[in-house]
Amino acid sequence: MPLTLEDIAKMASVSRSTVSRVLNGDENVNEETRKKVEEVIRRVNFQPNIAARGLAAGRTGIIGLVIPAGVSAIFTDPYFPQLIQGVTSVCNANDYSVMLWLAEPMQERRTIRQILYGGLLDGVIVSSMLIDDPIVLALHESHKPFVLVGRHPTLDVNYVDVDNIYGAREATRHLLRLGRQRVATITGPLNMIAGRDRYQGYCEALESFGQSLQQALVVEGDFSELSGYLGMKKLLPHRPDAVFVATDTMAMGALRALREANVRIPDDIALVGYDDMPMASQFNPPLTTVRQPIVKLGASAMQMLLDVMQRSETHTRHLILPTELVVRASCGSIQGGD
Amino acid sequence: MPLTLEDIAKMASVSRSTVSRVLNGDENVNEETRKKVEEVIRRVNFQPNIAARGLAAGRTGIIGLVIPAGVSAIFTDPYFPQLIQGVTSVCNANDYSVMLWLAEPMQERRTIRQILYGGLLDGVIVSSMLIDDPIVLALHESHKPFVLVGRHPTLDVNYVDVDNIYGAREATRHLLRLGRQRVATITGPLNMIAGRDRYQGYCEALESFGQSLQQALVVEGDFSELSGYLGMKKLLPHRPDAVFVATDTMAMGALRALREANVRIPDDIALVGYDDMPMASQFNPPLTTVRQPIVKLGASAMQMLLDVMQRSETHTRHLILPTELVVRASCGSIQGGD
DNA sequence: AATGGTATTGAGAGCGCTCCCAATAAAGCA
DNA sequence: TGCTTTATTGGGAGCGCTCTCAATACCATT
Repeated sequence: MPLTLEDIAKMASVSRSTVSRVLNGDENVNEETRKKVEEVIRRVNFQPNIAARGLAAGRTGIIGLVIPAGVSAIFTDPYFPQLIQGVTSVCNANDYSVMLWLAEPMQERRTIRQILYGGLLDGVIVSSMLIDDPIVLALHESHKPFVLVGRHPTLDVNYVDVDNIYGAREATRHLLRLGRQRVATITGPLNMIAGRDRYQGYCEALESFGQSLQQALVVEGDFSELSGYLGMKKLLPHRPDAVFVATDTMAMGALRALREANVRIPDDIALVGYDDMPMASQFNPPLTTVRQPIVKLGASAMQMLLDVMQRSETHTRHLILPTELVVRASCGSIQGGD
Repeated sequence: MPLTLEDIAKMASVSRSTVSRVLNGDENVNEETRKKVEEVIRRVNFQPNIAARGLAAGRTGIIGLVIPAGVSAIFTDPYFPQLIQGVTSVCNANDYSVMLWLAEPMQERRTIRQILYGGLLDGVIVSSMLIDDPIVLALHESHKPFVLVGRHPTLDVNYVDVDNIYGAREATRHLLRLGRQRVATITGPLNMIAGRDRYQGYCEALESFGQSLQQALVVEGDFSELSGYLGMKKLLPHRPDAVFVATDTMAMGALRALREANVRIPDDIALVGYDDMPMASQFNPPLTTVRQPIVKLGASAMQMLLDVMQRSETHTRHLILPTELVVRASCGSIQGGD
């Protein structure tokens, strides 16, 4: 049977209230008393009951991390693991715990209800990719503190994101700078904000070089290796001399298609990916790609959430983290190395 | 302000107790009353406070899923995402929620305390790879219901696992059956049970063919691509004609090393991996590998935990799921396909 | 009509904690 | 010395729920 505050109080010969104060870092405790109580707590390895605290105080020290489960391709690359890691690290440092919610679309209504009204979560981080995600809408209408991972184009919500537009633009501009004339792209799903943003970056790059957008050189993928493979097959007849692929995973598929077609990389077609997943440096040839600070993204989201939960200001917070072009051999650049 | 039981009771003109009964599926409620209450609950979208329930009933409907964060290489392959998915699906179907704990070794003591005494978790699933994991030991000594993912060689605990020994043995035997004479292996870390088991399977296969174990043909890896690459480089001078690699990710690295050395696969060296990760079928050549039912493993773990939490029997439960050899081109077998 | 049983409901206590307020002790001031 | 102020502590109420037990109503039985 776990110990209670009352037990600790008895052991330390003080009152329940005093123990509670020590536990919560209240200033109004005599230094000597505090020492005594802390000693007991440590000795018996006491852990206050979270449910009771939640009931009494209205806060639990738990935040929810909502991840859309539907997109199973999502698990091919290490995006979510890294995100989780980032969130968790900040949580640990601040005595918060993470509760992971894989939001099955089917049970979404129940999920939303539990998150909002279950009284268990002090705040929520949602990694939503869809533009009209009902969870995001519900949270936005509620008073629950929350932060979105991935910016939202229309809703006025707190968010953190990586600079997808910039990253994609610079990646594409790099290809153009190297003299490529027919730069194609395999995009992500265009109903996802990240997919759109990267596509927009691609368009902006073309525009900045005075080139016009050619629909034949644009293929929509779904982030999966297979869609990269198929996308490249579709592109080949249109003779691109470079391709900006919106995901390393898709770039992997594209590489496979190129290998099958005996196309030389980067001589015939230059390739740039996106994500800098660990394996990208070991592709053949090593993949030029855009590095995103995903762990930091998660950490920033949690940091922002802490801030939102602490203060009661109502202004929304936005944070865009920079991305970085990692030049390797696949783009045909002179500069190489990792 | 969220509604409470009392509010619902008032709206439905019944008592708090009756609402509670309806909420918990108690039989002793008049059908008409139940309908009336359920109607109100649905209408106002009521969600009982989990913390309060936890306090009053001693159960929260939340289970913990503990994953060692230390091993970051872990996130290279989709093992954990799949495991999480399996656990989550069964949870959802049974009105349980998953709380994910990435156990940072540094804060392990705090983690353990919270898990055991926080009063928040009805049960715990631990995916531990290490043999002397302190979390496992602590849980084993506690009374908290828990299930281990990955068998434990010495402790008498509930566990589910895949049949690593069998899988590795059959994979190796397949190579031997094809006439390979010098079958090497790149093992996983030998302080992990899965690593050991697969190595043991390899040994058993050799023995069953009357071949003796040659230390020169055994290299220990750490599950990472790089260690596969390096491992294969180390093996090459000893002229193996086949290699059983304990992980697809490592097999990927091994392939890279073989490609660099201009070794033909499977002609010169046959290769078998382990895991059947999604990309394995798209390696060049497609990788023969061992398929593990990871999603099912997670689901089984949760199912077992439900069982443990429900009944109070004290006998430990064990479940070993079968693995399956997926023959593709890399092992040089005649039969191919997927 | 009186009794017992059964189905259904309501009231009260209490889970372990936080927070408010009152009580006490110690100290400062006129 | 008496009184106010300040630091520290203890006690009580109550968070929203579950669970036990008693109360009620209704029926069948003798």
